Amino acid sequence: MDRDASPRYPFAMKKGDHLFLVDGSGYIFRAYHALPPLNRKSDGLPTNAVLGFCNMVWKLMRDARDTDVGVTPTHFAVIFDYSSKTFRNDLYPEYKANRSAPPEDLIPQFGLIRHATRAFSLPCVEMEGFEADDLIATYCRMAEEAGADATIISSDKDLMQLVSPAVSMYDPMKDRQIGIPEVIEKWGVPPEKMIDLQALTGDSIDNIPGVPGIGPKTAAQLLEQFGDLDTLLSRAEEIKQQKRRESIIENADKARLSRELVTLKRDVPVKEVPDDFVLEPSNGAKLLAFLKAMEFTTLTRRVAEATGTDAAEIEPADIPVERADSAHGPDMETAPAEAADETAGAAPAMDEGDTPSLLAALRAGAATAEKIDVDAYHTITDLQTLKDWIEEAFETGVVAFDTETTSLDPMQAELVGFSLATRPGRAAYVPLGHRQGAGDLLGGGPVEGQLPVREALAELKRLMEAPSVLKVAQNLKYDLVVMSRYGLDIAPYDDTMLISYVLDGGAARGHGMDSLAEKWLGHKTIQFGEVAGTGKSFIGFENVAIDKATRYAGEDADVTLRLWQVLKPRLAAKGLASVYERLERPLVPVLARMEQRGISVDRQILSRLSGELAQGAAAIEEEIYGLIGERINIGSPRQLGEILFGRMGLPGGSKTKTGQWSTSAQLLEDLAAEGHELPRKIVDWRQLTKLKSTYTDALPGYIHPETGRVHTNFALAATTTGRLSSSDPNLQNIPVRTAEGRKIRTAFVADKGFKLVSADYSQIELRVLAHVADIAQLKQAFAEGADIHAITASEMFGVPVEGMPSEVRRRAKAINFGIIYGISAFGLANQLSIPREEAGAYIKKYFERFPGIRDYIEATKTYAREFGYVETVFGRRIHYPEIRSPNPSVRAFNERASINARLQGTAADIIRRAMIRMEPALTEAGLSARMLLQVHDELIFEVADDEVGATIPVICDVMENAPMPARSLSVPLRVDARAALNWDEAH
DNA sequence: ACAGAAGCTTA
DNA sequence: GTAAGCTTCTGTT
Repeated sequence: MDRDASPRYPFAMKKGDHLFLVDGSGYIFRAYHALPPLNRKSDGLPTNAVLGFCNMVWKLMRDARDTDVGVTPTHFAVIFDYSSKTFRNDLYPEYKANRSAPPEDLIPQFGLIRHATRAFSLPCVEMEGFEADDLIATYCRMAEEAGADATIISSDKDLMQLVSPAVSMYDPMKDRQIGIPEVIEKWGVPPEKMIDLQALTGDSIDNIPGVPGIGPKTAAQLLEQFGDLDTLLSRAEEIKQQKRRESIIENADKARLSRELVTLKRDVPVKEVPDDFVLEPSNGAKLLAFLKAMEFTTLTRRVAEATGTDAAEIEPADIPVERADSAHGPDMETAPAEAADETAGAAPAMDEGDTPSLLAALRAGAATAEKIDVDAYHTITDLQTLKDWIEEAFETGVVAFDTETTSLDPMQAELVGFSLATRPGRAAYVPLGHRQGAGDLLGGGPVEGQLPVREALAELKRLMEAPSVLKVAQNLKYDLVVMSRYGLDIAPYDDTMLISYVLDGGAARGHGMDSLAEKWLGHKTIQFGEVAGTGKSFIGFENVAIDKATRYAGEDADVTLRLWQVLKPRLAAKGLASVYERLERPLVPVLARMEQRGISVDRQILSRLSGELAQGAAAIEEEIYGLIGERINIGSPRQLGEILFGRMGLPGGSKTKTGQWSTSAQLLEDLAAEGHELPRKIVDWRQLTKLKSTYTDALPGYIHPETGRVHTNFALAATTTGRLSSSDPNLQNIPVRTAEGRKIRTAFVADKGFKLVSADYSQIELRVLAHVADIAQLKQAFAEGADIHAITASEMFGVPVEGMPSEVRRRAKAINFGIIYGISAFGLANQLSIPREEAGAYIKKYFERFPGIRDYIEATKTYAREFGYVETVFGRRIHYPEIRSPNPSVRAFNERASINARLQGTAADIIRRAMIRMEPALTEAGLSARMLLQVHDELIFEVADDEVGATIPVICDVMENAPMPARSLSVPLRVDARAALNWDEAH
């Protein structure tokens, strides 16, 4: 960087200038430990280090204007560590290796302090691969070369080597200046010999070896005698004391390595130069907005007084503690307060965003401070050791755990072992059901030396149910179902998968442990397949060797605990704690119970249906073969397309994106409408074979051998919008639209003496739309219980609701649904089979009648573009990292999705709230109804015959009032509920 | 044995 | 036009 060639800056640093360099990272730790714990009142966000930092900077800046102090900064910067990995780790892998993770309540403060720095209009400087100390050393050199002075705001002895006539240090906590005399007084050597002194003494905190037996006093004395380290090492034989002499000769290499480690790098290729640090006039409003957001009342008042600002008039800043992880596309999560920063010109260096620095700060602490070593985990095979570990968990108050089983299906899984982690790197596996000799016919016997399951579980139960110990798991619902079958409950708990889901819904591809470990810890986990095999080579976890299982299971617990340390504080920091605590965490046991209960499915009905479908399909098949003259595979779209559009030459053929003939139902329907016989038969055949293969044939295979019921799996963190999903089997897509399909629902039955009750929200997403977009006509229509589609049609086409043609209403209905899906002329045209121009005209007309909806759509798009996410009424965030894509179709897709997400997501939040409230409400009412299924806007219960009458009003009441008391919708919610012997009739 | 495409089911 | 999961076919490993 040749800034000497021609001065690019009007404020080039010159003689008489004074550069202040704050050791930000050092200060964070000192302030944290020096100050009592402090939490933001509104949400418990820990802020003690932030307050200490703000007080310190404020004092420095105020003193800067106070000429009495004599030292007036003209340039000012705050320097941070970028990550724990630096060039020193290449030199010496153990460097700082024994640093433990920062305390949990310090972690969110790393990011906040960077925000604080910017609120003070000060530059934040950091650089990958270098410590803050190296940057400080480099800037001190630059200042000295420019003839300026520098003051380092720190008391770290590692920085004392920089002290010179032009450079001094200042300890803000003790209000003490450190110059050359102070260094000599404290260490007995002048600053330039500090490097040699540290090389001899080492540093246990940073894991710098030094020479054993040499402390600061001895080192100073030796340096006094020999002058410098090299001379000392070359003439070590002259040392009189035998032990000292031997130690120095023996450890000369260690001393030289230590010297390399402690020598600060004064030529870091920095991006910013001191000229960039010219002290700007402070921006009182921006600073106050930050202080108010932190709820620092005293400091806010002081700053307001000093700057002559009325604090009451300033809105607290929206502090995103960090930005979205934006590997793809531009950085999004930039709140207004931050965006203003850019124009304030506070930190020219920060235009690359603070994401990496923040992630790094987090990783630096909790995650990579102690490396993940899968060989370090313990295997517990005796009761006393297990008791010791459990005791340890009681002491720490937090334990991560994971179960290892024989199956992915928690209702079938048998426990094989479990693992615990009490702190990062400290994990143990307790094998219980490992077997050996799987190859022989008997399936092998148990491995010797494992704890008896009963004894181990009795101990574990004590821990799992202890109110004083927080249990942390990844996808806790699985473990909850398994453990429940062994008689264990788990509470209280946290779930790292759900925390990630709340933090990064839409931004991350998945919330599985493997991807979370990679993302947050930079660690590649052992794959399950590597341990237990895949496909044909799958052996089941019970047949995995115990040492291998220990590495795998121990890692699971260790990683889970570390993830929790990294992720949990971020919830409060981003204002998402209540989403997690109210919409996610409490739903886990509710869903676990629903899954465990399962639903009765009548085998006979399915079997009979299957036969009927087979007959029907076979008959159609013959007709098809007759029409085309050969026996092709009708299930092959490729062969079908070849026949239809190739050989038979039917019109209207279109190609899919892979260049194949499209044989979609829509297209075949159109052909059938033109009078072609074959397409109709293909559509009919497909319907029958679909029903048979997906439902009547597959469902009986899911009937549990012991319970005789079907237990679906509800996924809490699978969708972007907050909806649940159901799988194995999916009970959220059981047919309902056709009469044939509905027969399958008759196989879902209540037990003898019970009824199935289905309760579903009427038009919930349209009601949410009416509320959030605040549309008077729609709100009124819902308040009056009117037909919403008819009202829409009436408004649009000027047709009275009375005697309205069904086609008119149908079109209005399609438009209403279109709005929810983020309408496009293309989509509406497809849905209604009308030209795109006509669809466009409808949409135009609709927006003329409901301008509020157009405004709502535009506002949502603008918001999503600005922040990269949208929020539901209950505060759930759904990220759209690609919404600013330069590709118009990608962008349009993200816009539609974000419009839909607010509505679908809010509806999902509402039914989640209802589900969480439901069981206590039923219990309070003395009712025994059991919730079995959720299908997005519908809940299905099994209710004793004699309780049906009393239960339905309770269910409806809970569902209709689910938004309360958190939110009150300006539109009433309506629920329809019915009881019957099977799902078809109840629906 | 696995992955992607096509197609179909639901809200 | 939104959000999911499952089955079959097809081609690749």
